[in-house]
Amino acid sequence: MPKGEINMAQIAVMSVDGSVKKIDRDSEEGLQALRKLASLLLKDSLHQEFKGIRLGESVADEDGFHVDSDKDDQQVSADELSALQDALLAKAKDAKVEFVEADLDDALAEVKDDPYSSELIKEAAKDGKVAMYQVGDVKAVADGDIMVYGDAIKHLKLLSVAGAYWKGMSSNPMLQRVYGTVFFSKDALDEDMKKRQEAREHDHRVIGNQLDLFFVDPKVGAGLPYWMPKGATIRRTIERYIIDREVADGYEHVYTPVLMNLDAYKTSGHWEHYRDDMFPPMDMGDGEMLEIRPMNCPSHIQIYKHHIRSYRDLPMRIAELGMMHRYEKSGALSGLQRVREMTLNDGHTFVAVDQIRDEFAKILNLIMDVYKDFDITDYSFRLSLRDPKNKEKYYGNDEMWDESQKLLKAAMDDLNLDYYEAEGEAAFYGPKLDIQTKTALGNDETMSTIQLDFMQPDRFGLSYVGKDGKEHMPVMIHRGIVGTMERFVAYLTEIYKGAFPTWLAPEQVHIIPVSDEKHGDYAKQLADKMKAAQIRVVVDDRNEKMGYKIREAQTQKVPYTLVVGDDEVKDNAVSVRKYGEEAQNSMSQDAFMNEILADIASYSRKN
RNA sequence: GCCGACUUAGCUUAGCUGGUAGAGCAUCUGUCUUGUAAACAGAAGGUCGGAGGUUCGACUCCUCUAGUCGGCACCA
Repeated sequence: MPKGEINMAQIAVMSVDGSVKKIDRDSEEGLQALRKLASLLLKDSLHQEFKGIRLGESVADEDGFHVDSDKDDQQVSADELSALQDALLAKAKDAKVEFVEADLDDALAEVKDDPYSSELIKEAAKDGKVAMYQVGDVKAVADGDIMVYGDAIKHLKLLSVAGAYWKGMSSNPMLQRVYGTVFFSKDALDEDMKKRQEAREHDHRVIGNQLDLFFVDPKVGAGLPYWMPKGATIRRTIERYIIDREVADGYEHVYTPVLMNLDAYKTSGHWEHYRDDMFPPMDMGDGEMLEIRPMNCPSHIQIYKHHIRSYRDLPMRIAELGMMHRYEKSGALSGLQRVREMTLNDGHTFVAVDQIRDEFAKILNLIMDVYKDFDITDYSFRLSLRDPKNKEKYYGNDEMWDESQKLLKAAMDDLNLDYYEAEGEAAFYGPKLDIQTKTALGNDETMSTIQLDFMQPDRFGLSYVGKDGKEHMPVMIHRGIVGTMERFVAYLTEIYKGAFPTWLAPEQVHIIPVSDEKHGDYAKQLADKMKAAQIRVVVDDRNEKMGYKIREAQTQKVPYTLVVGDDEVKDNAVSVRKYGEEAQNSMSQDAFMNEILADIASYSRKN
């Protein structure tokens, strides 16, 4: 039995005060302590393999662990990972963590050529002392529990190197980050590797290519996606759905120009606070400056302002599938997830202050209903607040922010929903509730959002006539339900792994005549009947073997494949094969029509 | 934007230390006329991301540039 394990089920773990306790190996804490030790062993290995290397943070998190480092001559390269991994595993066998309570001056003297370690030590020091874990030749600030013995580290893999800013600030130098993962058992490691592989198979960029949904061609512009017919069909289906939903919910859908006089964006505050993300204005040569819009709010404000509004008009809900352009940094672009041209399922509700809570709840209800229709279940609520240390990034005064943030929290508490707060994530004009989802590769992204805005109504001088006959200022609630069409389709592609539910599938039915000559007419008549019922159907009458066509229907993830031959023609029937199933089911045409129409009508719901 | 890796036919890709490119799928043309995951044969398709440079000679080495990917930063 390895000495690191008290018994098979427990490990010794040291805490930041140097005390040692036994905890369950198969607990979250156990895994965390394992990763923490792995990160320090990696530090020690880097220190050994690369003379004069400076060491940044070593972090254990839910994905594994990573260590930042910096070296003058050459960077740690991906080719060196396996050597580094061997060194680490060799060290692990006899590794034992020692607790050191060092004098600050002594600790600093030891790392005098390493500004990163020095800074970490200084930050952690208390009363001239600093608590550290020593692993091999490396001492690191004690932060979090750590497994004491290294002999349990056998199933470890260094995964990749990447750049990362020191302290996460882009104004700081960039260090090299080595990522790794480690588990107590080979099975767990294998499973983790499989999960990472599986995640890549869900990637919308891979599937988008396989299913011919969209493309981005650098020759015609990075971040400017082209929607192929199949992708366009998915998008159009969602657009029709969401417009109908919103109209039913009291929204008035509009169309507004993608170009607008730059002055409007000066008034809105975008020019001041959002310019870096905007395309440069077009100088028309006669004094007019046009801007391609990065957001739709100023456009909808024009709709509001076009008439005198009364309290009777409120809440006034303006919505649009608004195309916008943002100059995203080249390194941020990614398939349909981050693009430079996007169409937002945008909406702006103009309300009186006392209507905020009800409207907020109404919007959130709409979002939750829509999520059910799309079977979106994995999300979290993020209350995005102003960064109190960085107020110049935002428009407005403390009072407005305090009030709107308080209102938003109260609205969330009313609804009794779990949420977490994130400072610095607010829009420049106000706080927001973001609904966060994860991409296939595990990156966090905002899907839906509800934002409070006291600023733009003020800056644009919006008003309505109250019961008292006097002018009042409305509040704007910005909201996106399915977010941008680009990101939403990317997300759905990933969660469905390209196997779109029937209502969204670009091709819902493939009809395969056994012999085109003998059964082609029957197939085409059947297809016409389905088309008349708005079903998206393709008769595969190419000169190919049946098996070939079946295979293609499966690889293209078509929900229903119908084979029609002598038997079917005789009985006015179809042989039905569903995507992902091998079983075939023979039924009458009418029975099939009923089945597929019911399927389509149920959206993606799993009832 | 930053760090690193990568970029060969529509797609997926082979091409060791320099001697001007091969394959599978898709496409087209024939033959075959098909009962639940790939019929057979032939043809066509590449200025090896772009621009410079080194060299007798560059897909291969160097520089610059664009894009993609993994991260970071930023964000719907």
